[in-house]
Amino acid sequence: MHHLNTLSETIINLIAQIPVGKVATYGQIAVMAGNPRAARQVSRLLHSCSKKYQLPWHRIINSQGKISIPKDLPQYQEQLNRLLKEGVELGLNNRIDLSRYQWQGTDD
DNA sequence: ATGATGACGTGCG
DNA sequence: GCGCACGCCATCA
Repeated sequence: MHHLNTLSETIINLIAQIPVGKVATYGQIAVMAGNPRAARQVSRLLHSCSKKYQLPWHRIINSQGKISIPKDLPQYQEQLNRLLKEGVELGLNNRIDLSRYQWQGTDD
């Protein structure tokens, strides 16, 4: 841990709160953290802090409802498998139905 | 200091 | 619906 600014801490805390079987988008977390322009920081934090804080990184997808990792990378399958195991399914075009699976934040 | 990079987002054609 | 340009910004070379 060491010196995480409040934005990073907030982002990490939010990600950690996403319930099993729900997903959130990068931009959504950024907005909830109070900085709509921090979507890329959410991505960076997933890279750098997922292991350390045991974050449910697989529950973060892009605003299109898709897994952001290129399909030809093994990590794509890993994220997909983790989501499937939680009951999150892909619809047409490998898209996740946000109206059904998106974390609303009010309950957790 | 400068330029490139990226598990992003939005707008437009 | 898809691709592309552009905006954004911490991190890196």
